[in-house]
Amino acid sequence: MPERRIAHIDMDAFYASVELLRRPELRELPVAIGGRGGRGVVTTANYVARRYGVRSAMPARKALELCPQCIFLPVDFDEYRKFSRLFKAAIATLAPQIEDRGIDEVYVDLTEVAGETAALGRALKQRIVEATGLTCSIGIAPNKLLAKIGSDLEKPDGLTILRADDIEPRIWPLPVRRINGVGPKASARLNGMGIASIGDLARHDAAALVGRFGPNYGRWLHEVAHGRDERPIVTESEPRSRSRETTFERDLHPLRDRAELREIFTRLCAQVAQDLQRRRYVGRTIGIKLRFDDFRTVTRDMTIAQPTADAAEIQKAARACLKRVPLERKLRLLGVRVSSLSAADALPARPPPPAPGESLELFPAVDQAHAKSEGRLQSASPNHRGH
DNA sequence: TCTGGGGTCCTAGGACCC
DNA sequence: TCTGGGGTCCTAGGACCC
Repeated sequence: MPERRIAHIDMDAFYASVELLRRPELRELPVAIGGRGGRGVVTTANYVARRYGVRSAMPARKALELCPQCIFLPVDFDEYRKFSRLFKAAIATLAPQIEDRGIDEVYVDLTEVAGETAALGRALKQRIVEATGLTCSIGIAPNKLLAKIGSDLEKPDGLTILRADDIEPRIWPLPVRRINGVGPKASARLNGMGIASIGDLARHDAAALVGRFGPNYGRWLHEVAHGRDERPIVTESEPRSRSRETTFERDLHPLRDRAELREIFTRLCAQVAQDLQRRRYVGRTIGIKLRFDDFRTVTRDMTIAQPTADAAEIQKAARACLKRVPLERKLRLLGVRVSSLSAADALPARPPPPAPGESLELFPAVDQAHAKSEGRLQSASPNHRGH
């Protein structure tokens, strides 16, 4: 099997860069995209703002402390989605095997694409800038793990090619946090064990990692530290859930602000329903999410007999979930989620009405001994839960 | 005056079944 | 009274990612 050639393409400061296309006069100024108000956070900052320490996910108020002259622009997802389609289409003109990783990044399999690697990387950047006016950073490597790390090494407008013998000199010195899948928690635990760099991780005993992090995560940590990753490019996937949630302008009291909460709740249910209908999905598991004023988050869900995309049915189930949560604090967030999705078209047809004389019993009485001996062989036994 | 919104995957316990 | 073993489904929470 030939060694693979995988690219990770990451658009530079995507939301901010799209905004600056229509506001070029702001190009040299610090710009942040996101809500400026009370509970707003920065979704993206341009590189000028980053020099002041402004970062994604930072509360807007903190960003303004660091950079009082920072210009805040509201998010415009429709516009970003438009440019997302454009840059992905530009990539598809060169390489058809594309894995979508969200609005601003993709993996691309270049293994079967003709051309020298660096030239291909430059061609991808060229097509993208022609189609959108935007720059990106690209990593090309034998697998997704290394391609992703690579795309981050020379931002913005970078092109980094990594081969197997680059792992020791270029990957091992990096902090473990740079591994996609090692977040703040795992990173802190590793640091506490004296493991700061990816090289430290690679030199650590694999069995000890399994002992600390469990068999799956422990083994995976050991593998990725050595640059090993066999995950394929996944070009098609089905959604698992759809949801809507909102953080209130101010914390709401479950009783005193009942009317307002009910209105928001109804709206969230309607929005999820509309979203499912537009995409032609139905779901069997309905859930809610609450966040209290102390930031504690709880979820409840329930599985219903028949999948649905109907706002009233979703709301009915969601209300039942809501009743299972003791509301003894103010709320800052409410969310509604539908999961266990299936295609609406694939809905099993309503069972036909019984022919005259046919039993109406769901499970007609049968000879007990017979039923028992048959039972083991039947793969589709009725599921009584969730009724 | 802290901390958005929309996702995925994993784990773990209990119910239930054979 | 001394209590297996394997499987699936459901539920809740958490880590992580963009």
